Amino acid sequence: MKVLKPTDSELEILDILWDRGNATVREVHEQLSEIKDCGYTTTLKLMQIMFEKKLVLRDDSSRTHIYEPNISRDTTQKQLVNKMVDMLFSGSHAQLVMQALGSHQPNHQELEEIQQILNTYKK
Amino acid sequence: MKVLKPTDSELEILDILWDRGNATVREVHEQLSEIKDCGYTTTLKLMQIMFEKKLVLRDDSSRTHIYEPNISRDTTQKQLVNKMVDMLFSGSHAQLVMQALGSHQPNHQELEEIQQILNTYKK
DNA sequence: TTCTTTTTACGAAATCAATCGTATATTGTG
DNA sequence: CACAATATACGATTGATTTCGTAAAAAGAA
Repeated sequence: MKVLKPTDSELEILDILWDRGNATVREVHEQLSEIKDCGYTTTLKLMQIMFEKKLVLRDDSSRTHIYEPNISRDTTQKQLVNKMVDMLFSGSHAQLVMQALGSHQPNHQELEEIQQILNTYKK
Repeated sequence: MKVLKPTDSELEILDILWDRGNATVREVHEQLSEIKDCGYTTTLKLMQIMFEKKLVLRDDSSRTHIYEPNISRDTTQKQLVNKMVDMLFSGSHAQLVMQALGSHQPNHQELEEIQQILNTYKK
C-alpha cells in the first residue's frame, strides 16, 4: 500500500481526531482555534482534502458529517520517525534515541519504561 | 533568531555538505545523483536558494563557488526532533524514544551508550 | 412562513517546493 | 584564435499546500 504522508496542518487535525476518536468539522475547528488562527472554511477544506486522500473516513449520513482517522497514531509515528532517521540520522535509530534522550531528561516513570525496553534487548 | 527549516531536498544536500565540510555544486551533484535522479541545474538552483536562505555559506572568490553548511547537523537534528515531538508525541521526548527504541533494536555498543545516558539521569 | 444560522461544496488566490531550459560568461584545449 | 566544456544566473513551469470568499442547501427560530 502506498504510504500516506500527512502535512503539518493535517497532523494538527489528526492529532485532535486521534484524541477524540471522531469529530465534526465544527468541533475540530474549535479545538484547532486554540493553537492556530484560521477560518472555519479553511478547516473544512483541509478535512475534505484529507478525506480525498483517505487520511480520514467520513460519515455523511446526516447533514453534519462526522470524521474519524483512517491511519493510526502509532503507524504515523513509525512512518515519520523512520523517515527522519533516514534523512537525518544516517538510518540509525539509536542515534535518534540518543539525540532525543540527550536534550530532554525523562521523568522517573519514563526512565523506568525506557530501561525496560533496554533490558529486553540485553537478553 | 528565526528558525531555519530545511526542506527534504535541502536536507539531502546538507547531509553531503556536513560529511564533506564543503563542496562545489558539481561535487554535490555527483554524490546526489547516486541517490536521486535530477539535472545539474536543479542542484545548482537548490543550492542558490539555500544560500539566499542562509542555510549555506558560499565562497565565490573563484569562478567555481564553494559551499559550506551554515547550520550544524546537531542543531538541525535537535530542531527537527523537537518539532516532531511537539507535533506527534504531545511534547514528550520519552515517547519518541520509546517509539524509536521499540521498532528497531540497537546493537551492543549502542545499547551501552544509551544505558550510559540513562544512568546519568538516574543519579 | 420568513429570516438567520449552520453546513457543505467549490473555485481561486498566494505561497512554496522542485525541476528544467536557455542565456551568458569563463576556462581550457586544439 | 576558435571551439568545446563548464559554471552561474535567471525565468518559467508544474504541483502541492494553505487560505479564504461565495454560493447553495438544510435546519432552526421568530
